[in-house]
Amino acid sequence: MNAAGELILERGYDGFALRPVAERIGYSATTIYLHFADKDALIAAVIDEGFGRFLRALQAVDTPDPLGRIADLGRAYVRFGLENRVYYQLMFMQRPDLLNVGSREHQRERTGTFEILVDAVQRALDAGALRPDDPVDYSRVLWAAVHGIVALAVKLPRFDDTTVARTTELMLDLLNRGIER
Amino acid sequence: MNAAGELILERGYDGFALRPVAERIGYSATTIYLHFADKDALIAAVIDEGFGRFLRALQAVDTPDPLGRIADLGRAYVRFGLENRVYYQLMFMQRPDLLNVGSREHQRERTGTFEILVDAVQRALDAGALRPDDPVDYSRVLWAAVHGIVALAVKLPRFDDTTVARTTELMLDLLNRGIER
DNA sequence: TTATCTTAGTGAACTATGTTAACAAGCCGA
DNA sequence: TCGGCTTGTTAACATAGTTCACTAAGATAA
Repeated sequence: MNAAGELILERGYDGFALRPVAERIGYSATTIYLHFADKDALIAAVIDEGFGRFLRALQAVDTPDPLGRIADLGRAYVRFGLENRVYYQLMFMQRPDLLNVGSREHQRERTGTFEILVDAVQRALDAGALRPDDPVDYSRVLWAAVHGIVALAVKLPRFDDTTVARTTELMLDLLNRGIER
Repeated sequence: MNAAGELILERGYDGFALRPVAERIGYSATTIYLHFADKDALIAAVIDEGFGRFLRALQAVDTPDPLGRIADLGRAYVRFGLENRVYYQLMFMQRPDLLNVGSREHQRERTGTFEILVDAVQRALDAGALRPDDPVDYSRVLWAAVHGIVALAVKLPRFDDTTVARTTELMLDLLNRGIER
């Protein structure tokens, strides 16, 4: 799985092949099939690892102020995407079709990340910081917003780090300003 | 190019191969290499066609009200992405690395789409509808916002049409409300 | 008219890929 | 000790992208 992640990073998802993985770990290509059903299963395992890290990255956000917490979750989301491009692309851009397989544990890890966001929005609602609205709707908007930034940054070189930072801050500022009561 | 677009739609980008393209148009596979340098060149040609359609879709927006025009551009963007999933994914998600090649004409078609958005924001600024800010920064935020929606909708089946519509409306409402002076 | 060049096309072949089949060696409980 | 499970292997197959050598038909120039 480590070698797979490395090789996807080095050669891109399209250029990723099993034989180089085997070569790097010093085994023959067919040995991979003793541990994973097929290429997709190996990628799915890498994705699961990514969701574990993603969940921990979001759980690390502990801003008390309700509105500030939403913004900090957005910042943590963008940071994770930029610092874990391989994981992020596999999880949300390249192979989200592999999201429906996996153990219950992994399923929960995945839904858990979105719930963190919805909870934060609900908390802000309860605190009277937001105009009343469906927290899930607003969470989807936030998700799409930060995903858009990461997705563009990961694919388009002209979205460099400072551009991403400026876009993120302006985006979160406008959204929070737009929903503030 | 038509057959290529069809086959990418039918079998997905990963399952897209040249021999079926040749078979569909009644030629041998090698004939494709008489007209395109390689597989990427064929895909690049499809992408150029997509940008032409994309530009025309945005040019068709003629809302006079400055703030309304920005929102309608966002709606047109999302609509184009959903109605042209193959083009959209190739252009912005799968192979944006093929964006730097092509004729001057095609280059201009691509930059032109973003300029339409920047112009609309500048117009709203001039009309005094926005808080003063860099129009390019705000345009990037808008772009990332609608791209995020389309990117999630195209990849995740749970983002159905009504969810997309609600998310789009809430997103545009919050962003415009956030920047309104 | 004839010789040559260009254009449009073909099938065979090479390499790389995902994947399966058949087989071998070591470990481990009965 | 023996049979089965685990962990490997090599050989092989089908499908990819791509290159090569070749053919046939027009266009063109002498």
